[in-house]
Formats: sequence, structure tokens, C-alpha cells
Amino acid sequence: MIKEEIFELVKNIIPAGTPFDVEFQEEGKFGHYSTSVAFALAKKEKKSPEIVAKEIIETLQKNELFEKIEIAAGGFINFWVSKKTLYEELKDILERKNTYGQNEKGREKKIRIEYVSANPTGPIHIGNARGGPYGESLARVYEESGYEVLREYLHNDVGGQIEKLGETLWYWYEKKVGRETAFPEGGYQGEYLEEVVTAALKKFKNKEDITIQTLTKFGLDYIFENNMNVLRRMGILFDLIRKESELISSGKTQEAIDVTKRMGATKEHEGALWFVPRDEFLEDREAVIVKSNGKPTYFASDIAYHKEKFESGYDLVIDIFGSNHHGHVPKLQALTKLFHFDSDAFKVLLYQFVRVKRGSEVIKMSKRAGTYVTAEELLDEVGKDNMIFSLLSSAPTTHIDFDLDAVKQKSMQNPVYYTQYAYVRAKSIGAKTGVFVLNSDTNLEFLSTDEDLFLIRKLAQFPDIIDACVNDFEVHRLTRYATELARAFHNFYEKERVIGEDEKVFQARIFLIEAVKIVFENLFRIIGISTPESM
RNA sequence: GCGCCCGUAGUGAAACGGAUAUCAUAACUGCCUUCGAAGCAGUCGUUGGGGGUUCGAAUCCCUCCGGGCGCACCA
Repeated sequence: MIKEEIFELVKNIIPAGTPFDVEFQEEGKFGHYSTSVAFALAKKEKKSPEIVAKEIIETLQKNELFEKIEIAAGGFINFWVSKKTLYEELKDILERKNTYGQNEKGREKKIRIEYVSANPTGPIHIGNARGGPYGESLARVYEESGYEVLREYLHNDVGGQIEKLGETLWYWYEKKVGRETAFPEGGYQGEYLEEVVTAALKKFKNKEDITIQTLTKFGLDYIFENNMNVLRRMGILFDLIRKESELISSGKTQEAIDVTKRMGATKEHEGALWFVPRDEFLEDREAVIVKSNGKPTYFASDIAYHKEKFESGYDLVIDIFGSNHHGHVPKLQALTKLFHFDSDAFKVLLYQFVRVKRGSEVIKMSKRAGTYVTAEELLDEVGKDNMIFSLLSSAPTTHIDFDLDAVKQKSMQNPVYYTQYAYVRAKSIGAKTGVFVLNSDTNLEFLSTDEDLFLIRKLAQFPDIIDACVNDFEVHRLTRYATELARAFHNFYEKERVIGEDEKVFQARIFLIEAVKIVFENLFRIIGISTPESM
């Protein structure tokens, strides 16, 4: 982590608590890395940025990490790292192979991440499919940083929506056996549930076994299994599936209600029990936890679930939800106080829904109306790599519009192909040259052209990208970096050769190619896309 | 009405208060007798409007305009 080394060096010679960053410089004209720390410091110390920058440089200049350090534009400090540093980093890649990029920052630390937790009454649709790759990549990035990660999913298998599901399934069943029946009010439209009933009829040999209860149970399991299959196709597997029904049957929901009451965070109003966090919390954070009919609401189980999360001894708890749940967030945050959990160690990350258009017409994602495009359809249409890469290319806060009509034709324009093609090219060279082993005769100094050196610089950025993702949860850096690395390699490929070069250069370049393959493989694994042999 | 999020080249996006706002794609012009042209080189083109904060604003604040979402004894 060259960036981090520089960061630490600077940090040690400036007053503690000064916020600053070291930036990778793509073009190199402002150095390989740079920092604007002198500006911030100048303000504090009431000196000119240039003088502050000079003071910093004087201490750093001796370090053999650098080839050159300069001050520019009145206070920016630009660092050029030495070739030796780059060759060392390249060796590190070749030695560490599939562990290159990993760090130990999360050693002995545990985090749990809840993501997807899809509506159990129908297929995962493209609107919330974004949470899958997002959560999964985040989980992987944490693993790369040495954390022990628990991937979890809440299955909302009780409540009014399940009753509606049952009623709708029953409607289709009656229809299939020729009984006169009306579509239930508030039932789920669309053909999907009819398919579920068809599957149920195949399974139940005896008609007497079919009741609204058995049908509901069958439907829930069937839909859940299908959703898990789709997630598996996207490379997503959970360690823990928490069922709301289990929270209730085990008494945990009731226990959570009791504790909340005892903590004085409830009030009775018109026969119902309300969650009323005290202190600075606003009124709109109030919510019913026990209805006047005595039944707990979903939120009661959510209190139980989060109580469990907070008391499980984990260092960090992350929830990833679609932005339509944002009203829920303050209530959950209020729970950290209730259960004495460090509120900084609980993060709720929201992503905006993906909108789908057909031409200029926006398709509303409604399970109730049956108008949605499923994640599975999109997977079939554009393929896993394309879909994941697209969904991970933008910050979770951006509102993505997918144009269904354009998606297929456009799939070939996806940068994922640009990226994978670079990998295939590298792989193709490697296949021709065979494998070489790094030894004392290897002289990497023959990697000396601008293209050689930039490629190494770019490869060396990889661990810093991983680290940055962990710090701010912005995993879309990964796809960004992938296209940048691909670009660096395509450029190299165009201008330089491996096979046919002078023996010494040839030898050194083989190792460079090998390093490119290693970094792409590690990167693709974290993003969740394949490493194709050919395209 | 109140609250949360978003407006960046034709299109999709990046930029944690920093330097000449990047990247991909589209369009146009070139480049296949040497490791794969799904590539490379070049051209074209961008911060919704208006105020403010400061050495410096796409980024922070105010306001207007446009879009998404949420404001249940649903989950």
C-alpha cells in the first residue's frame, strides 16, 4: 500500500488530528501521488501553504521510497516514487498472488452485514437487486481486510403480506379446480403466483392436503428457494437466514417488547403499544410495536433482531436497504441507545432503486400490481458479469435508469468487456510464454518504459482501492479501477511487446504480465465477475 | 404539506473542499504481413438556474426548477 505508506509518513510529521488525504495521480504530471495537506495546515498555523509544504518536504526527502518530491501551485506536495519502490511492489504481487490486496486491519474483528432481505411474496426484482452485488462486494472487501464476516438475510415470513399471499394462491388454486371465485382484495397481481400454484399441484398428490395454510407454506418456501437460487447465480450466499417467524416463536420478539417497555421507551395509545424513544428523538420515530389486537408488528421483531445483532459481540453491524426504507433508519438508530451499542458501529447503508424504462415509459416496480422486471429476467437477458458490473458502476446514492430496450444491444458496450478483454489478452500472452519462477537472476529493472512503469503504478494501487472501500463503503471504486487498469494494460499492449523482445526485457515483462493476471483475478473475484479464458 | 435522495458531454457514470472536471460509450478521422482490432491514436462535447461561504466549490449553505422515494394499529 504505497499510498498508505506516504500517508503515514506525512501523518507522523504534522500535528495530530489534521484531516488530509494522499491522492493517486493518474497522469503523473502532478507526481505519482499528491496531497493538499499544506493548505489545511497553513490555515491552522497561520503560515503560507508554501512554507508549510517546504517544512514537510525537508523531513521526507531522505526517504528512499521517493525519487522526487516537489511543491506545486502554491502548496500541493507531489511525490514521485522511486523505481525501486515499484519493483518491490511488483515482487510483492508475484509472491503474494491471490492474497495481494489483502491487509490485516480487521484482524480479530467481526462484522455482520444484512443485505437483500427481499420481499417474500414474489421474485426479487431489478429495483432491489442492486443490494445484492453491493452487499456482497462489501462483504468481500471486508474479508480482504481481514475481518470475519457474517452475511445475513431477514426472511419476513409472517404478517399481513403473507396472508395476502395465501389468499392469492388460494384464488388460483380454486380457479384451477374449476371453482367460481373472486380475486382477493389487495391480492398480488401477475402470473407468477399462478405458476407457484401449478408447482404446488405437482407436489401435493392428495387434494385433501391442500388448504390455504399448506398452500401458503408451500408458496413461501417455493418463492424463497427461487430467490436464493437467483442470488446464488449472482454469487451470493448467506451465512445466516433469520426468519421472522422464528423470532416470534422463540419468544425473542416478546422479550424485545418487554425490554423496550422496561426501558421506558414505549407508550400506550388507543389500545396499542408504541415505540417512543426519548431524548432528542423526533415524533416521527414513533411506531406501533403491538397492535390493539395484541399482535406484534414487524417492527417488534426488528427490535428483537437488532437486539440480537447488537448483543452478539460483533464490532460492526451493517444493514443495507433500498432507499424506500429510509424512514425506518432513525428508528433503528434509536435502538443502539436502547441496547447500549456504539452508534458509530452500526451503519445503515441505503441504495436508490433501479428504475426500468421501456423506451420512454417508466415501469413501476410493484409486486402488488404485478408490474416488475425480475432480477432473473435481467440475468438471462444480459448475463451475470454484465449485470453485476453495471450495478456496481455507480455510487449507491445515484438513481439508475435501465432502458430495457437498450440493455441488450448495449450489453456489448459495457465496460465489463473492455475490462475482461484486457485480462484475456494478458492471459493469452502468458499461455504462449509459459510460467517462469521469480529468482535471483530476475532483473525487473528492465521494465523501464513509461508503459511498464505506469502499469506497475496502477497495479500497486489495488490494495489502496480495497482499503478505501472499507473506509467509506463505496464499492463502485472497484469497477472504476477495473476499467482504469484495463486501459493501462491495453495501452501497454499496444505500445510494448513481450514475445520477441530482447531476452532481458522479455524475462522481466513475463513477470509484469503475470502480475497483471494476478491483480485482475483478485479484482474480478471481489467484484463477483468471471475470469474468462477467451472471449 | 413535511422529510430523505439525485440533477455532471448525445447516453451511462467518476471526482472523500483542491491543480487544466475524469472514464466508458455514441459520432467523426486514421491504424490489422509481429503477443487476440471486444483493441489503439486523434477529433467532438459537460457541472439545472440564481445567490452565498473561502486562498480554492460539481462538492458546503440558502433559494428556485426538475426527477425518485418515504411520511400506516403494512412488511
